[in-house]
Amino acid sequence: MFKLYSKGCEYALRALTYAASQSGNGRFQARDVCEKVDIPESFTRKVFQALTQGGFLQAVRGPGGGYELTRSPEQITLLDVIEAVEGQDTFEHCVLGFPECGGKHPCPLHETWSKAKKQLMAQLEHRTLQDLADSTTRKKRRAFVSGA
Amino acid sequence: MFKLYSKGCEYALRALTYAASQSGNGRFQARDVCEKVDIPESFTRKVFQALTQGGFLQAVRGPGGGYELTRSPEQITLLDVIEAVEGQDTFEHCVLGFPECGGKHPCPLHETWSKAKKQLMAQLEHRTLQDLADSTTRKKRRAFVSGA
DNA sequence: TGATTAGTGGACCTTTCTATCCACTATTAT
DNA sequence: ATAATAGTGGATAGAAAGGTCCACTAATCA
Repeated sequence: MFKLYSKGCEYALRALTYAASQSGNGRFQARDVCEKVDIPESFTRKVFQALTQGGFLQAVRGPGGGYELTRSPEQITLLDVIEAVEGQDTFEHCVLGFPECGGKHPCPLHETWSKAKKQLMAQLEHRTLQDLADSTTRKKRRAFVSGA
Repeated sequence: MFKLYSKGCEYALRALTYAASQSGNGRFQARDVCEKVDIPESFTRKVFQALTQGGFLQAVRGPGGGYELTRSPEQITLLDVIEAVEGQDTFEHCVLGFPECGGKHPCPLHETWSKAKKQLMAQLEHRTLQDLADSTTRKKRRAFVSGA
Protein backbone atom coordinates (compact mmCIF):
# COMPACT_ATOMS: atom_id res chain seq x y z
CA MET A 1 0.00 0.00 0.00
CA PHE A 2 0.95 3.57 -0.61
CA LYS A 3 2.69 5.40 2.21
CA LEU A 4 4.07 8.88 1.97
CA TYR A 5 5.95 8.33 5.23
CA SER A 6 5.98 6.12 8.33
CA LYS A 7 3.66 6.34 11.33
CA GLY A 8 6.47 7.88 13.34
CA CYS A 9 6.76 10.64 10.79
CA GLU A 10 3.03 11.23 10.77
CA TYR A 11 3.10 11.61 14.54
CA ALA A 12 6.06 13.97 14.34
CA LEU A 13 4.26 16.20 11.86
CA ARG A 14 1.12 16.30 13.95
CA ALA A 15 3.01 16.93 17.17
CA LEU A 16 5.28 19.61 15.76
CA THR A 17 2.40 21.35 14.03
CA TYR A 18 0.59 21.51 17.33
CA ALA A 19 3.71 22.70 19.13
CA ALA A 20 4.22 25.44 16.55
CA SER A 21 0.64 26.61 16.98
CA GLN A 22 1.08 27.19 20.70
CA SER A 23 1.92 30.70 21.80
CA GLY A 24 4.65 31.04 24.39
CA ASN A 25 8.35 30.31 24.43
CA GLY A 26 7.93 27.42 22.02
CA ARG A 27 8.82 24.77 24.54
CA PHE A 28 6.56 21.74 24.69
CA GLN A 29 6.43 18.52 26.66
CA ALA A 30 6.11 15.10 25.07
CA ARG A 31 3.33 13.95 27.34
CA ASP A 32 1.27 17.06 26.85
CA VAL A 33 1.49 17.32 23.08
CA CYS A 34 0.84 13.60 22.53
CA GLU A 35 -2.26 13.81 24.64
CA LYS A 36 -3.49 16.89 22.82
CA VAL A 37 -3.10 15.54 19.31
CA ASP A 38 -4.09 12.01 20.37
CA ILE A 39 -1.06 9.98 19.31
CA PRO A 40 0.71 7.15 21.21
CA GLU A 41 3.08 8.74 23.69
CA SER A 42 5.67 5.98 24.20
CA PHE A 43 6.14 5.53 20.51
CA THR A 44 6.27 9.22 19.69
CA ARG A 45 8.86 9.76 22.40
CA LYS A 46 11.19 7.55 20.38
CA VAL A 47 10.69 9.79 17.39
CA PHE A 48 11.44 12.85 19.50
CA GLN A 49 14.62 11.16 20.69
CA ALA A 50 15.67 10.58 17.11
CA LEU A 51 14.87 14.16 16.17
CA THR A 52 16.90 15.34 19.15
CA GLN A 53 19.91 13.27 18.17
CA GLY A 54 19.52 14.58 14.63
CA GLY A 55 19.83 18.12 15.93
CA PHE A 56 16.25 18.97 15.06
CA LEU A 57 14.99 19.31 18.58
CA GLN A 58 16.70 20.34 21.77
CA ALA A 59 15.81 18.35 24.87
CA VAL A 60 15.54 20.05 28.25
CA ARG A 61 15.37 17.75 31.26
CA GLY A 62 13.92 18.26 34.69
CA PRO A 63 10.89 20.18 35.90
CA GLY A 64 9.63 22.71 33.38
CA GLY A 65 11.66 20.97 30.72
CA GLY A 66 10.56 19.55 27.40
CA TYR A 67 11.66 20.07 23.83
CA GLU A 68 12.38 23.10 21.71
CA LEU A 69 12.71 23.40 17.97
CA THR A 70 16.23 24.42 17.00
CA ARG A 71 14.82 26.47 14.12
CA SER A 72 11.69 28.56 14.00
CA PRO A 73 8.55 26.94 12.54
CA GLU A 74 8.52 29.16 9.46
CA GLN A 75 11.99 27.89 8.61
CA ILE A 76 11.02 24.21 8.73
CA THR A 77 9.40 22.66 5.68
CA LEU A 78 7.45 19.43 5.60
CA LEU A 79 10.24 17.91 3.58
CA ASP A 80 12.69 18.87 6.34
CA VAL A 81 10.68 16.95 8.91
CA ILE A 82 10.13 13.97 6.63
CA GLU A 83 13.79 13.67 5.76
CA ALA A 84 14.78 14.17 9.38
CA VAL A 85 12.63 11.23 10.46
CA GLU A 86 12.94 8.96 7.43
CA GLY A 87 16.44 9.77 6.28
CA GLN A 88 17.62 11.92 3.40
CA ASP A 89 17.06 9.18 0.88
CA THR A 90 13.41 8.25 1.43
CA PHE A 91 12.40 9.24 -2.06
CA GLU A 92 15.52 7.96 -3.76
CA HIS A 93 14.75 4.27 -4.18
CA CYS A 94 13.85 2.80 -7.55
CA VAL A 95 10.11 2.15 -7.57
CA LEU A 96 10.54 -1.01 -9.61
CA GLY A 97 13.24 -2.31 -7.31
CA PHE A 98 15.97 -2.41 -9.92
CA PRO A 99 19.27 -2.32 -8.04
CA GLU A 100 21.02 -0.77 -11.03
CA CYS A 101 18.40 1.89 -11.71
CA GLY A 102 20.04 5.27 -12.30
CA GLY A 103 21.26 7.69 -14.92
CA LYS A 104 23.10 5.06 -16.93
CA HIS A 105 20.68 2.16 -16.51
CA PRO A 106 17.23 3.64 -15.88
CA CYS A 107 14.35 1.28 -15.16
CA PRO A 108 11.32 1.59 -17.47
CA LEU A 109 9.66 3.82 -14.89
CA HIS A 110 12.63 6.00 -14.07
CA GLU A 111 11.67 9.09 -16.07
CA THR A 112 8.01 8.91 -15.14
CA TRP A 113 8.79 8.57 -11.49
CA SER A 114 11.47 11.28 -11.50
CA LYS A 115 8.94 13.72 -12.83
CA ALA A 116 6.25 12.76 -10.34
CA LYS A 117 8.74 12.83 -7.49
CA LYS A 118 9.94 16.29 -8.40
CA GLN A 119 6.41 17.65 -8.28
CA LEU A 120 5.72 15.86 -5.03
CA MET A 121 8.81 17.17 -3.31
CA ALA A 122 8.09 20.69 -4.58
CA GLN A 123 4.78 20.55 -2.73
CA LEU A 124 6.42 19.29 0.44
CA GLU A 125 9.12 21.92 0.31
CA HIS A 126 6.61 24.63 -0.21
CA ARG A 127 4.86 24.48 3.12
CA THR A 128 6.31 25.02 6.58
CA LEU A 129 5.30 24.01 10.08
CA GLN A 130 4.16 27.59 10.59
CA ASP A 131 1.82 27.28 7.60
CA LEU A 132 0.26 24.16 9.06
CA ALA A 133 0.01 25.69 12.51
CA ASP A 134 -1.68 28.78 11.05
CA SER A 135 -4.24 26.76 9.17
CA THR A 136 -5.28 24.83 12.28
CA THR A 137 -5.40 27.98 14.37
CA ARG A 138 -7.49 29.76 11.76
CA LYS A 139 -9.92 26.92 11.76
CA LYS A 140 -10.32 26.99 15.52
CA ARG A 141 -10.75 30.74 15.56
CA ARG A 142 -13.44 30.47 12.90
CA ALA A 143 -15.25 27.84 14.93
CA PHE A 144 -15.01 30.01 18.04
CA VAL A 145 -16.30 33.14 16.31
CA SER A 146 -19.19 31.32 14.72
CA GLY A 147 -20.09 29.88 18.09
CA ALA A 148 -19.65 26.26 17.00
CA MET B 1 9.52 5.13 4.86
CA PHE B 2 8.05 6.17 1.58
CA LYS B 3 6.44 3.47 -0.52
CA LEU B 4 4.57 4.09 -3.74
CA TYR B 5 3.16 0.57 -3.56
CA SER B 6 3.78 -2.82 -1.92
CA LYS B 7 6.34 -5.43 -2.93
CA GLY B 8 3.58 -7.51 -4.44
CA CYS B 9 2.63 -4.63 -6.69
CA GLU B 10 6.23 -4.02 -7.67
CA TYR B 11 6.51 -7.66 -8.69
CA ALA B 12 3.23 -7.47 -10.62
CA LEU B 13 4.45 -4.47 -12.59
CA ARG B 14 7.75 -6.11 -13.42
CA ALA B 15 6.14 -9.40 -14.36
CA LEU B 16 3.37 -7.90 -16.46
CA THR B 17 5.78 -5.57 -18.21
CA TYR B 18 7.90 -8.54 -19.15
CA ALA B 19 4.86 -10.51 -20.25
CA ALA B 20 3.69 -7.63 -22.42
CA SER B 21 7.10 -7.41 -24.05
CA GLN B 22 6.98 -11.00 -25.21
CA SER B 23 5.76 -11.65 -28.72
CA GLY B 24 3.29 -14.48 -29.18
CA ASN B 25 -0.24 -15.12 -28.05
CA GLY B 26 0.30 -13.16 -24.85
CA ARG B 27 0.06 -16.16 -22.59
CA PHE B 28 2.72 -16.48 -19.92
CA GLN B 29 3.52 -18.90 -17.13
CA ALA B 30 4.16 -17.82 -13.57
CA ARG B 31 7.29 -19.88 -13.18
CA ASP B 32 8.83 -18.64 -16.38
CA VAL B 33 8.20 -14.94 -15.97
CA CYS B 34 9.29 -14.89 -12.31
CA GLU B 35 12.54 -16.55 -13.25
CA LYS B 36 13.12 -14.13 -16.10
CA VAL B 37 12.59 -10.94 -14.14
CA ASP B 38 14.14 -12.40 -10.98
CA ILE B 39 11.33 -12.06 -8.47
CA PRO B 40 10.18 -14.58 -5.82
CA GLU B 41 7.87 -17.07 -7.51
CA SER B 42 5.77 -18.29 -4.59
CA PHE B 43 4.98 -14.82 -3.45
CA THR B 44 4.25 -13.48 -6.91
CA ARG B 45 1.90 -16.38 -7.57
CA LYS B 46 -0.29 -15.05 -4.78
CA VAL B 47 -0.43 -11.71 -6.51
CA PHE B 48 -1.37 -13.40 -9.78
CA GLN B 49 -4.13 -15.23 -7.96
CA ALA B 50 -5.47 -11.95 -6.65
CA LEU B 51 -5.28 -10.36 -10.08
CA THR B 52 -7.13 -13.36 -11.49
CA GLN B 53 -9.90 -13.11 -8.91
CA GLY B 54 -10.09 -9.41 -9.64
CA GLY B 55 -10.73 -10.16 -13.30
CA PHE B 56 -7.42 -8.70 -14.42
CA LEU B 57 -5.86 -11.94 -15.51
CA GLN B 58 -7.37 -15.11 -16.84
CA ALA B 59 -5.89 -18.33 -15.52
CA VAL B 60 -5.51 -21.37 -17.79
CA ARG B 61 -4.69 -24.65 -16.07
CA GLY B 62 -2.94 -27.72 -17.30
CA PRO B 63 -0.09 -28.25 -19.74
CA GLY B 64 0.51 -25.23 -21.94
CA GLY B 65 -1.54 -23.15 -19.55
CA GLY B 66 -0.61 -19.98 -17.75
CA TYR B 67 -2.15 -16.52 -17.53
CA GLU B 68 -3.50 -14.07 -20.04
CA LEU B 69 -4.26 -10.40 -19.66
CA THR B 70 -7.96 -9.74 -20.06
CA ARG B 71 -7.15 -6.45 -21.75
CA SER B 72 -4.37 -5.60 -24.16
CA PRO B 73 -1.21 -4.02 -22.68
CA GLU B 74 -1.81 -0.65 -24.33
CA GLN B 75 -5.13 -0.43 -22.54
CA ILE B 76 -3.66 -1.02 -19.08
CA THR B 77 -2.16 1.93 -17.23
CA LEU B 78 0.21 1.75 -14.29
CA LEU B 79 -2.56 3.14 -12.14
CA ASP B 80 -4.80 0.27 -13.27
CA VAL B 81 -2.28 -2.29 -12.06
CA ILE B 82 -1.59 -0.47 -8.83
CA GLU B 83 -5.25 -0.12 -7.96
CA ALA B 84 -5.90 -3.72 -8.96
CA VAL B 85 -3.26 -4.96 -6.51
CA GLU B 86 -3.58 -2.40 -3.73
CA GLY B 87 -7.26 -1.60 -3.93
CA GLN B 88 -9.03 1.38 -5.43
CA ASP B 89 -8.40 3.51 -2.39
CA THR B 90 -4.62 3.32 -1.99
CA PHE B 91 -4.15 7.01 -2.48
CA GLU B 92 -7.25 8.04 -0.59
CA HIS B 93 -6.06 7.98 3.00
CA CYS B 94 -5.36 11.18 4.91
CA VAL B 95 -1.59 11.58 5.12
CA LEU B 96 -1.84 13.03 8.62
CA GLY B 97 -4.06 10.20 9.79
CA PHE B 98 -7.03 12.39 10.64
CA PRO B 99 -10.08 10.12 10.59
CA GLU B 100 -12.35 13.06 9.80
CA CYS B 101 -10.21 14.49 7.02
CA GLY B 102 -12.33 15.38 4.01
CA GLY B 103 -14.15 18.16 2.22
CA LYS B 104 -15.85 19.46 5.34
CA HIS B 105 -13.02 18.92 7.83
CA PRO B 106 -9.74 19.01 5.89
CA CYS B 107 -6.51 18.32 7.76
CA PRO B 108 -3.82 21.03 7.51
CA LEU B 109 -2.19 19.08 4.70
CA HIS B 110 -5.31 18.22 2.77
CA GLU B 111 -5.00 20.79 -0.01
CA THR B 112 -1.27 20.34 -0.41
CA TRP B 113 -1.58 16.61 -0.61
CA SER B 114 -4.57 16.69 -2.97
CA LYS B 115 -2.55 18.72 -5.42
CA ALA B 116 0.52 16.49 -5.19
CA LYS B 117 -1.63 13.38 -5.47
CA LYS B 118 -3.37 14.64 -8.58
CA GLN B 119 -0.04 15.21 -10.31
CA LEU B 120 1.23 11.84 -9.19
CA MET B 121 -1.80 9.95 -10.43
CA ALA B 122 -1.70 11.82 -13.73
CA GLN B 123 1.79 10.44 -14.27
CA LEU B 124 0.70 6.92 -13.39
CA GLU B 125 -2.34 7.10 -15.64
CA HIS B 126 -0.29 8.36 -18.50
CA ARG B 127 1.81 5.30 -19.12
CA THR B 128 0.66 1.82 -20.07
CA LEU B 129 2.16 -1.65 -19.79
CA GLN B 130 2.84 -1.43 -23.51
CA ASP B 131 4.87 1.74 -22.99
CA LEU B 132 7.01 0.03 -20.35
CA ALA B 133 7.39 -3.08 -22.47
CA ASP B 134 8.46 -0.97 -25.44
CA SER B 135 11.07 0.90 -23.45
CA THR B 136 12.69 -2.31 -22.23
CA THR B 137 12.58 -3.87 -25.69
CA ARG B 138 14.08 -0.76 -27.25
CA LYS B 139 16.89 -0.85 -24.76
CA LYS B 140 17.70 -4.47 -25.53
CA ARG B 141 17.62 -3.86 -29.25
CA ARG B 142 19.98 -0.92 -28.86
CA ALA B 143 22.37 -3.06 -26.88
CA PHE B 144 22.18 -5.78 -29.50
CA VAL B 145 22.80 -3.41 -32.42
CA SER B 146 25.69 -1.74 -30.68
CA GLY B 147 27.19 -5.13 -29.99
CA ALA B 148 27.11 -4.74 -26.21
C1' DT C 1 19.75 16.18 50.77
C1' DG C 2 15.62 14.28 49.13
C1' DA C 3 11.48 14.42 46.29
C1' DT C 4 9.63 15.44 42.00
C1' DT C 5 9.73 16.21 37.11
C1' DA C 6 11.00 15.18 32.37
C1' DG C 7 13.78 13.00 28.84
C1' DT C 8 16.82 8.43 27.77
C1' DG C 9 17.92 3.81 26.41
C1' DG C 10 17.07 -0.81 26.13
C1' DA C 11 14.21 -4.87 26.38
C1' DC C 12 10.20 -6.76 24.83
C1' DC C 13 5.63 -7.52 22.62
C1' DT C 14 2.14 -7.23 18.67
C1' DT C 15 0.76 -6.57 14.05
C1' DT C 16 1.49 -6.43 9.28
C1' DC C 17 4.05 -7.47 5.28
C1' DT C 18 6.92 -10.57 2.81
C1' DA C 19 7.98 -15.20 1.64
C1' DT C 20 7.86 -20.36 1.37
C1' DC C 21 5.81 -25.02 1.29
C1' DC C 22 2.70 -28.54 0.20
C1' DA C 23 -1.31 -31.09 -0.72
C1' DC C 24 -4.97 -30.42 -4.06
C1' DT C 25 -7.65 -29.55 -8.43
C1' DA C 26 -8.08 -28.88 -13.40
C1' DT C 27 -6.35 -29.84 -17.95
C1' DT C 28 -3.80 -32.12 -21.56
C1' DA C 29 -1.41 -35.90 -23.84
C1' DT C 30 -0.15 -40.74 -24.14
C1' DA D 1 -6.69 -44.60 -17.02
C1' DT D 2 -2.39 -42.65 -15.97
C1' DA D 3 1.21 -39.39 -15.91
C1' DA D 4 2.64 -34.85 -16.38
C1' DT D 5 1.74 -29.89 -16.22
C1' DA D 6 0.08 -25.57 -14.26
C1' DG D 7 -2.72 -22.82 -11.21
C1' DT D 8 -5.19 -22.85 -6.16
C1' DG D 9 -5.69 -22.41 -1.29
C1' DG D 10 -4.25 -22.88 3.20
C1' DA D 11 -0.74 -23.28 6.74
C1' DT D 12 3.24 -21.50 8.37
C1' DA D 13 7.64 -19.07 8.98
C1' DG D 14 10.57 -14.77 8.94
C1' DA D 15 11.33 -9.80 8.81
C1' DA D 16 10.07 -5.19 9.51
C1' DA D 17 7.06 -1.72 11.41
C1' DG D 18 4.42 -0.17 15.16
C1' DG D 19 3.89 0.06 20.06
C1' DT D 20 4.67 -0.53 25.32
C1' DC D 21 7.28 -0.79 29.71
C1' DC D 22 10.55 0.22 33.05
C1' DA D 23 14.72 1.26 35.36
C1' DC D 24 17.81 5.11 34.81
C1' DT D 25 19.81 9.90 34.43
C1' DA D 26 19.60 15.00 34.62
C1' DA D 27 17.61 19.06 36.45
C1' DT D 28 14.85 21.78 39.60
C1' DC D 29 12.89 23.00 43.97
C1' DA D 30 11.88 22.76 48.83
